[in-house]
Amino acid sequence: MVTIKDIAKQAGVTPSTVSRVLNQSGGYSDKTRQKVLQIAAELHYQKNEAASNLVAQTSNVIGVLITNATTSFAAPIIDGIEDWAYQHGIRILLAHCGLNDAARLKACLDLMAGQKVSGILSISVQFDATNLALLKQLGLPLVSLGVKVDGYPTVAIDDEKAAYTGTKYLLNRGYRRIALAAIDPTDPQTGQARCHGYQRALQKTGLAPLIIPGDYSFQAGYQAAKQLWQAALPPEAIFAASDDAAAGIVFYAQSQGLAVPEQLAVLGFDNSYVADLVYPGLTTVEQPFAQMGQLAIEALVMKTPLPDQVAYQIKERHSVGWR
Amino acid sequence: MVTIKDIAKQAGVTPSTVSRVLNQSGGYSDKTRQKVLQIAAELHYQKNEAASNLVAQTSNVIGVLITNATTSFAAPIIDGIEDWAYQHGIRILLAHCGLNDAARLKACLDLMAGQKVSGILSISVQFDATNLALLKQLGLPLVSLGVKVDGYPTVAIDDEKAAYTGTKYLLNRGYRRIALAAIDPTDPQTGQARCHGYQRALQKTGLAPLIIPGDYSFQAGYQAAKQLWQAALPPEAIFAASDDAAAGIVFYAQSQGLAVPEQLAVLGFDNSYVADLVYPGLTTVEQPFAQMGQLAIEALVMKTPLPDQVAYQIKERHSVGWR
DNA sequence: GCGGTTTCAGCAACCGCTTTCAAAAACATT
DNA sequence: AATGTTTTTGAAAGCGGTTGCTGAAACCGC
Repeated sequence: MVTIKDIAKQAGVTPSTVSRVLNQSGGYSDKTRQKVLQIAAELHYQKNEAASNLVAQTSNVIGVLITNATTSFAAPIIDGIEDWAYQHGIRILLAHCGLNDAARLKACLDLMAGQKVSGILSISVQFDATNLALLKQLGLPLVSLGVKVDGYPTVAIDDEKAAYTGTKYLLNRGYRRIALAAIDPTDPQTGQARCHGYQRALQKTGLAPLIIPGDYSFQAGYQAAKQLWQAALPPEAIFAASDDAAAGIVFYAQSQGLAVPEQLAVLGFDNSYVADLVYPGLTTVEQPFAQMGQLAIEALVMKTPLPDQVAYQIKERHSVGWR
Repeated sequence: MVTIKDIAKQAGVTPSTVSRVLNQSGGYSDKTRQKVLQIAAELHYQKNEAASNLVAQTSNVIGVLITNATTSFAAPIIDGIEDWAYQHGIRILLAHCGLNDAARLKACLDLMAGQKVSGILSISVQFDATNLALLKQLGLPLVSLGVKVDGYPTVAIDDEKAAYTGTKYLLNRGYRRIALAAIDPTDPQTGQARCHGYQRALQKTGLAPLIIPGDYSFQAGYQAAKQLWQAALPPEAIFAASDDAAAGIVFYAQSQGLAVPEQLAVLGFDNSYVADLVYPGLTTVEQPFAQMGQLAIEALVMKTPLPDQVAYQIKERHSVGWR
């Protein structure tokens, strides 16, 4: 284990000087700088972050909190975060806090505190009151992605408006009986906002809203489609709460020999990975996940202000046609 | 910031004692233990891992090296790792090293060394000679997932055998003209092994192998299908190198109005997330990713021996029929 | 109640790096 | 050449735990 002492000895200076050179904190001559740097390189010096963090009382590590990785949108966000972090010498401590698992979330928070992370990025994590209080007490900066966390900045699209736009898009294309599927209307954030946007778009037309609740999953989409299709008057288009759900709907359609979009149009949400995978490719409301991740980490680390809302747009593929 | 000193003062003992109690390293009475623990809880004591790691010269953090998260199989592996880690008080430092990006891999290794991680888990990361040497020099234990890293334990399925089994499965079902698609035969590990397995299975039958190279991606699958279908004698079945590629093949089939599996059978590889998403559901050679992740981290942390090979199996859905 | 053993707790050094303060060296000014 | 100013370097304390060593206290059998 080579330490700054070793370098100091070889260079004929004191550890203080080595430290100053290595941190570029000024107060050394060009000559010593060169010598120190050279010897450090020769010796393959590797700074002990623990020691450094100890005196700094912080670290260049940020904690990333996710519910779990196997959600279609987590991966691109993580990629976005990671790339930015790499370019800025920031490290990422990953922790899964599960879905609404207060105990595990607390454990994660403790972990972050113990590791003296310099900030936390939470991806779609809902904070209960206790953990929110704990978080406040820790005094760590946090940026939340996708979900509003009281008292902390959030990066998210405007779900209400996005749902409105999506619904409007279907209307403009001539669809009339439009269902909203696989959404959780009890979810105070995303779910409700999207329901509202959907209803607002329909209101003007006098059409009746039709919401099939669900948990955004493939299964939820599949079940919703099944249920809708067995009704007396099936919808012409289904606005899915996620691309996964949209895939479920398409799957159902395929299994019934229904042509998409001719007999049933499907509009997805997310523009995730799966949108390209299913046939036909999903027309979907895009959330720029990677970019959101970058934005979030940048705001967290640089303390730059966050845009109020992230731009979304409709990514057109082939699951919606004209009617 | 509450430290063991604060606890010590309140409890009327010295920091040493507090430390011993907190670490359960023995040498204290039941009375002091209770008092210390109680006060620690009252004060919301949070151990400073940096300080602890400094003296221990190690940490309960393990580094997880991935190329990037947006690969269909990375997520379940990470989930598997994370769950195990959580249960064992291990933390995860995540780093992306890109695909064959030696500079970035080196940066990751440096990072791991600096953070004094207790071990490294690399997921499908190929080590070049220089970085391999660096790794050896660091002296850190490593377990590799999916790819063989010279001198370190690996958890992976037997690709040769798996490909053999998959091909055999198709043969048994009556398919004769079987192509292997979207595979990289120059990849010394996985790719080659699978090609061999495929060829070995065909050899006995006297059938001619037909390999369409590719990079395991959806696009590669799509292109391969296209190419194969435009040939004079299209195959009856395609064995895809990944589920992503299989999805691409199915996508192509759908776009051409080819029924799967009636007109074209598709066998996937991985049993990833997407196998359930496309229609028809993919029959595929399953790799138990989450389990592999757990196995790997367990081997890394507990230094338990690794099974030579992980069990794979064919997960039947509906993209392969009978002929 | 006494020597001997075991248990419990304190002292102090240390992990590797950073940073303040003071001293020394280099340089500039008259 | 003497003084003042700035730059460069060193000494030392400390970040918050951990741990070997030592002494004190508690417990043991006789």
